[in-house]
Amino acid sequence: MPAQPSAPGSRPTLEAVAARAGVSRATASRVVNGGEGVRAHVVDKVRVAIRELGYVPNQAARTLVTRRTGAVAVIIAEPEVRIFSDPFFSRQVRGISKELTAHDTQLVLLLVEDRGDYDRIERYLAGGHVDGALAFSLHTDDPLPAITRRIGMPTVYGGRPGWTGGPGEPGGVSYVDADNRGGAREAVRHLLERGRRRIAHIAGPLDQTSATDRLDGYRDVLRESDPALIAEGDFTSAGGARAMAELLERAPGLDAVFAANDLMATGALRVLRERGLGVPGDVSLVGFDDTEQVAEAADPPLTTVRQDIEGMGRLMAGLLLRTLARGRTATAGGAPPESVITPTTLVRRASS
Amino acid sequence: MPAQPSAPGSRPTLEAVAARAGVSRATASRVVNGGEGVRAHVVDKVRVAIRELGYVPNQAARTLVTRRTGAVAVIIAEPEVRIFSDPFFSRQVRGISKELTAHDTQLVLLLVEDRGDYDRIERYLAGGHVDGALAFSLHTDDPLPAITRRIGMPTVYGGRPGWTGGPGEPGGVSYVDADNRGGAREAVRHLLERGRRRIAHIAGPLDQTSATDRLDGYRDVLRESDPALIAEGDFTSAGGARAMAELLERAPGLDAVFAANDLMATGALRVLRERGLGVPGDVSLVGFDDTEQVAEAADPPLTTVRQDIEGMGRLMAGLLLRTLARGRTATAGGAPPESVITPTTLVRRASS
DNA sequence: TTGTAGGCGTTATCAT
DNA sequence: ATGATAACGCCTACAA
Repeated sequence: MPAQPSAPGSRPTLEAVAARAGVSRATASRVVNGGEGVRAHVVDKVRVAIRELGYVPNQAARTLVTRRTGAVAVIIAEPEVRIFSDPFFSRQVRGISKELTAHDTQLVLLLVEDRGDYDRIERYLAGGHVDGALAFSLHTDDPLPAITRRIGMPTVYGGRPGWTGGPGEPGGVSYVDADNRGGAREAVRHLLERGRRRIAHIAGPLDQTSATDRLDGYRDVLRESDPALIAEGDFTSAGGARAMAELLERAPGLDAVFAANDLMATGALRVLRERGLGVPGDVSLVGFDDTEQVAEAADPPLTTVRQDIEGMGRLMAGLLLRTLARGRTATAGGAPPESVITPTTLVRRASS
Repeated sequence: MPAQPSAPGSRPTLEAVAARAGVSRATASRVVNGGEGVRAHVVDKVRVAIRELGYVPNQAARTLVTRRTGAVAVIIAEPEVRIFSDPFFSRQVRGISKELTAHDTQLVLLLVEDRGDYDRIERYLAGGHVDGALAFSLHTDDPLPAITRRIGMPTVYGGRPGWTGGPGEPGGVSYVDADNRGGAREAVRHLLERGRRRIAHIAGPLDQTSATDRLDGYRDVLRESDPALIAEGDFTSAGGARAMAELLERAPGLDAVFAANDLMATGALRVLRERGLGVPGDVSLVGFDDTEQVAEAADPPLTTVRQDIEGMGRLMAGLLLRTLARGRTATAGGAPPESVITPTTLVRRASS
C-alpha cells in the first residue's frame, strides 16, 4: 500500500526513486533487483523511497533490455465442447498455474478457435510476448510444432505429439505424458481377472497419441481381439454413447468395456442402462483419467485408470522453466529436449 | 512464413527492415502501423522487406513508448473445486476470449490460489503488463476492487460486486450481470403455476450477490415464506445435497425446490432419489444457469433459468475494450462506469 | 560501494 | 512524403 499513490496514468519511475533516496539510478536499480553489493544503509533508504512512492518496475522497459518477459503461453487448441465438458483441461491448467506462480512467471492463455488463428498465434509468439510455450492435446496434423520450431520458441507439450520423428529427426521435442499404454494394459488385465472374456474398447480420436497408445495397450493384452470389439469415439460423453450403441450392435455378446476416458465411459453407461444391461452385472466398465465429478459421480462410480493430471501440468511448467533458466546461461536455444512419462494406477470402484 | 528465418535468439528489427527497403526507420514504422501517408511504391518495398526478413514488431519496445500492452488480465478467484466442477467459468472465459481475439487483444489469466496472492496480483497489474482487467465471482470482502481502484486500472466485473457503494461513492464500477432476481421470480412463479405450494429454496453462498439476488427473487414471489424452507449451499453439487437433506429434515412436506444453480440442483436430485422421492412427481425441481452437461444431462433433465454465460463474457470484454479505447482519446481514467444486465429465460424440461 | 553513460526497439515530434 | 532525433524506463558494463 503506497503511502502516496501515484497519479493516475503516470507511475513513478526508477529515476524518481533514486532522486527521493538521494542515490543514482544504478544503485536504485540494484536494490530493486536484490540489493547485492549495496550498503545496508543505502538499501534501506531506497526501499523506503520505493514504498513511499509505490514504485513498481515497468515490465516493458525491463523486457526491452533483459529480453525476458517472465511470461509463458499456454495454448489450447481443442473444440469448444471438449474444453467445457472435460475437467481434464482446467485441471492441467491449474497445475501449470501453480508451478508458474511459484516461479513468478505469468500465464498467458491462448485459445485457438479455428485454423486461421494460427497466424495470430505465430505473430504473438514471435513478437516476444512470452519466453516459452506450453501446449496440449495436439492432433497429428497440428501446425503448432512447425511454428514453434520455426521461430525457435522453447515449448513443452502435454501428451506425446504424434509427429515426434524418429531418432534421426533434428529437433527433438519435450513433453509430459502419462503411461497411457501401461495404464490401458492394467485396465484390460483387471477385466480379465474379473472373469470377462468379450472385452470391448471405446477408443478416443485416433489422431491423438493418447488414444492410439491406449488402444495399443488394449491390444497388447488381447492379442487376437475381434475387430468388432473396437469402436472409435471422440473423448466426449455423446461420442461414447454412440460408440457403445455401435458395439452392442456388432457384438451383442460383449461382457466388458474399456473406455479410453471417463467421459466416454459415462456415455456408454447411459446406453447400457437404456438397453437394460446392468453394470457391472452384465457388463463391466472401466474408464481412464479419474477426473472426479465424472468418475466418482457416475452411477455406479467408475473403475478407472488414474493419471495425476494436475501433477502433469506442474511437470510441464517445471520442464519449461528449467529449459528457460538453462538458456540464460548456456547457449541460447540449445537445450536438449527432455520428456517425462508419469505412472498411472487403477482405481477400483463399483463399475467393474 | 519468412523466407529467411531469423537466427535463434536475435530477431530482425525495424532498423534492418528500413535498411533493406532503403528507407528510414520512421518510414518503415509508418508502414508497419498501417502505411498512412506513405507512397504506395514505398509501402510495397517495405512490405517486401518485412516478409523477407520475417519481421515482427517487438512488443516491449512498442509498449514502452505507447504505454499500451494490448493485453487484458482475467482474474479468477474461486476455490479450485468450483472452477473444476462448474462449466460456468470456462464458458465465460471462452466468451471473453472470443471478444478479445476479435480485437487483437491478448488474455492473461490470473488464477488466485489464496489470499496472499493478491500482493502478486497487485504488483502484476501495477507493473503495466496489461491495459485493463476482467474479474468475476467476487465475494463481498474481496480485496481486488480496492486494488484496482488504488492503481487506477480499468476493470469490468462479472456479476454485480457486493460492495457497490451507495450513489455517494466516488468511483462507480462497471459490471455485467444476469437478471438474477427476475430469473428467480420466474422460476418460483413457474412452480406456483404447477400447483406447488411448499416451495423451498437452496441458496448459494450469501456473500455473493448472485446468491442473494436469487434469494431476493424467491422472496419477492413468496412473501411470507417459511424460513425453514430456505437452506444455504455453496454452488457445488455436494453443497446442494447437504442443503437438500437439511430441508427434508426441517420441512418434510415440501413439494418443490428452486436451487440457485444447476450444480446444486443435481445434488438435490441425488438426495431426493435416495429418499425415494420422485421428481417431478413428489417434488418439482428448478435450477439456474442452464449449463449443458449439467442441466440437460441430469436425470430427469432440469427445468432451469437460462443465462447467456458466453454472451456475458463477450459483453464484459467489449465493455472493457470500449473503456480502454475511450481512455486513449478522452482524459485518462475518466471513463464513467457502465453496466449491463442481461435477460434470463426459463427453460422447461422434465424436472418440474 | 557507487555513479556515469550507452543502448534495448519503437513511436512521435519536428524539420525538411 | 520522408528523414533525423528525442524520448519511453530500465539494466549493466565500465569508471571512479
